[in-house]
Amino acid sequence: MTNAHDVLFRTLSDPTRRAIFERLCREGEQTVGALTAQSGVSQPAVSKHLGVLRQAGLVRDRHEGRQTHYSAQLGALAPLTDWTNQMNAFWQSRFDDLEDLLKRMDQ
Amino acid sequence: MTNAHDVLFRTLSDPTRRAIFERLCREGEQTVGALTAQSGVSQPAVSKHLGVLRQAGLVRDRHEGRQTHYSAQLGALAPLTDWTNQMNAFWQSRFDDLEDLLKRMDQ
DNA sequence: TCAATCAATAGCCGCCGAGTTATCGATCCC
DNA sequence: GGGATCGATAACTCGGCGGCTATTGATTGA
Repeated sequence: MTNAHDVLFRTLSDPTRRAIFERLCREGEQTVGALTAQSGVSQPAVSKHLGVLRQAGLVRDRHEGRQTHYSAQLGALAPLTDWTNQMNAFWQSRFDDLEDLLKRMDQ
Repeated sequence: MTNAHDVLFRTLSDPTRRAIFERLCREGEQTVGALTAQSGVSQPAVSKHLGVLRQAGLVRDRHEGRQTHYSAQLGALAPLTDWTNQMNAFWQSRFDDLEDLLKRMDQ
């Protein structure tokens, strides 16, 4: 049961790959060449990372002649925020419970 | 430059480990034995995962006789929400720029 | 037409991490 | 004290993943 959380966490866990995604968020659409120039790794490595990001739905590609432009798809982060909200909700629900409230007073 | 995001994403990227953390969020404090019973992996594997979670600040341990009780530390998730908020902020900021550009083109 | 550029793919390698079994230290109970 | 239980550690295996170079395919432009 490999859900959306698995894919997102797994995809974003690599620093190089996450840096690429962050850059696309900051600066908008970028070509593979531009991304490679600042990534510190080879062009094939960047292409692989972009493939993983694309399969996770975090980026989309647009072909224009020889170049491929990639851009961030921020909506794909929704499951991530949902997950953290859910964890907080669990926490909150237990916190409302008197027994758990007392149990947590020593923290 | 291994920041808090690296640690969090890396720690939560493993499904087994994330399941342990989720369970601690849902059900509160649990012993290693209880966590092992439902994890599907061996006790040493669970202990290792708990060690990783502890080093990431996501759980704390409390010793009581032979048993060790673990509980979730939800505050440690803050860098994660910060990160997603930041990504959204970048995207929003670029969207505002585009809006300004279009607004100026109208005039 | 042909050289040059861009990005993707193939193929390979090395390492890290998640899993295992075995064991140890500590604690509980009889 | 001695056996049993709990959890951490040791030592090892193995698969996957991130990196590389080399190559291919496609497109550009001289």
